[in-house]
Amino acid sequence: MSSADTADAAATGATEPTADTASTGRRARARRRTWIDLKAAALEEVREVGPAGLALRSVARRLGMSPAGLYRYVDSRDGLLTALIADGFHDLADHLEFALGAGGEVATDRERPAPEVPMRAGADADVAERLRAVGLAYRSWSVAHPNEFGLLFGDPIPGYAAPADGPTVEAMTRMGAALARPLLEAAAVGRLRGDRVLSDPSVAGPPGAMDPLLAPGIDPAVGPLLLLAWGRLHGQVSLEVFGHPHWLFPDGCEALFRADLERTLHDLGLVTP
Amino acid sequence: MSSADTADAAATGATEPTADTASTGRRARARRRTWIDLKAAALEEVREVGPAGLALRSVARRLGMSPAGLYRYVDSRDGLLTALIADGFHDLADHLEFALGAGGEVATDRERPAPEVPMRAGADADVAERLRAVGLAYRSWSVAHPNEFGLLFGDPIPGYAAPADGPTVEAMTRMGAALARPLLEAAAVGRLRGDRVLSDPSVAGPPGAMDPLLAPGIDPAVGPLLLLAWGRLHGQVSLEVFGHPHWLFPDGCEALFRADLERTLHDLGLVTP
DNA sequence: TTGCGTTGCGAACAGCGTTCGCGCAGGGTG
DNA sequence: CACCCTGCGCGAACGCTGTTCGCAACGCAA
Repeated sequence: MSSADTADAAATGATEPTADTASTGRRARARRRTWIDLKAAALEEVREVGPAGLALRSVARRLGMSPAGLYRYVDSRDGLLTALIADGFHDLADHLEFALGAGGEVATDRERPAPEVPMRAGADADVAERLRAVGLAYRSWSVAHPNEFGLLFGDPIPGYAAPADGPTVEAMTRMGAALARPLLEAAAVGRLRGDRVLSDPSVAGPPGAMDPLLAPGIDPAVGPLLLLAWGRLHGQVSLEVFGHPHWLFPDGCEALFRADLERTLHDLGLVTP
Repeated sequence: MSSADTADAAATGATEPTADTASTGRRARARRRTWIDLKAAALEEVREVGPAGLALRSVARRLGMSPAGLYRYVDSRDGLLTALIADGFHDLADHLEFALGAGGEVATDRERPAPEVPMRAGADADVAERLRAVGLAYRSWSVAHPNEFGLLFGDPIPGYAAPADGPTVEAMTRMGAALARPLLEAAAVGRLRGDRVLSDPSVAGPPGAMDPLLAPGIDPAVGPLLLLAWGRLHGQVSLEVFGHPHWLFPDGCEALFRADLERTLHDLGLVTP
């Protein structure tokens, strides 16, 4: 069954323990433990040398294992990167949800049951503050983890396309949902206005295109607005993290980011003047 | 002198012909020719497999050369990538300057003397159209050359920092200048307003920080505005090129980009209402 | 205890970037 | 014309990488 297991996990990029194996045995616990250690070591490596520099043999040395031994847990280097990408999106999603006020501590191990941040319908003025908070969290996580940011948003792995139902896009969807929540809340109470920024209504995407990602039955006009806001945040952060304006505009990155975020709040009708 | 030549060129990453060598000999012409062919082959490789997948041996096979032979022209793989980055920025700058109305055809070989687009002071209403044009050119070049976009703006080469006076930042400066020109023109005629987007004037960077990049004596307030506008363009393009919203918002990318660009024109005071 | 499935390892293969030393051929100088 | 010298290209080699294969040892259930 080992080969079939590996073939199944090829889509996810990591060989998880099979379901029929008792997940409670001492064996299974040890396997989970080394799988977590493996990802931790690989993440440390990525933090030090970047995604392109990750070497399986180096990870194996860190763990005191043989290079071949890693292949009991990983089906290829790209598979390991894929697992790290999924974890990275989950980590970013954790920070965004924490900033949204989910309360509690951010889970430090990656065995997460998706805390399901509740939707806040009331408190109109609060929605701007929530979008501010999630935007600033997006930036702070990114500048604090530049190599992971590059892993998530930099050059995609050549020739690799994430399976639509894989853990990568599931984790990215969770992050996108956290990013979108303030906008969805604002739209729910009718405070989101798209006419300022989308004068041409033809920009609206196909209705229901984003449904599976966020919530069913959302206003199809909120999708473009979300993408627009995300693009604005992401542009500033991307330029900053990859160091392009750093040699050109040393210390004003955060202030500039705040200013653009504030203007975006205005453009979306979430602040009064 | 060959070793000294290589050591000198280590900063630039490519072994250009020395100046004392007669640049007119048949030898020198052959060398320039193979150097151009080498970069063309490497660029083709980058277009196919991405920056991370570029292999010197594969480039050598393309040229019918030995892998070791390449080292007469290149001092390392990262050096070749650096040369390609510089060329990429020049190519992007060409497209931006062409969109700015420099007229004429875009030079196809990389032996360029920086055509020096003239500054247009008059024609107030024209400045919005020029910023529109350069923004759309930024996007069209990027989506047409996704792997080169990743080369220029994706994960930086691990452990590599471009020398401040190297050809890389010179080429990037040229691109930045083209991107900035409409804003500088608008500022010159007093049509650029920063109060809408920068309510807090403390965002202004250190005066003169961007002087060497653009033109001496520019208004220090235009720097943050330029970076803000660039960030907005770049965010949309980066998300689109790296495929993040593609599976989520299939065909509206260009329309959304235009809408955000239009709103940016409004935020900068370049369109009337 | 017996047997099976899982786990790790050593060895090996192909491919990579990079270095070294050699031979050859072109070009400037007597 | 003959000379030497410089630059060019190559073959071989080293150490590194990802990946595969077969074998030995171990946990666990029957």
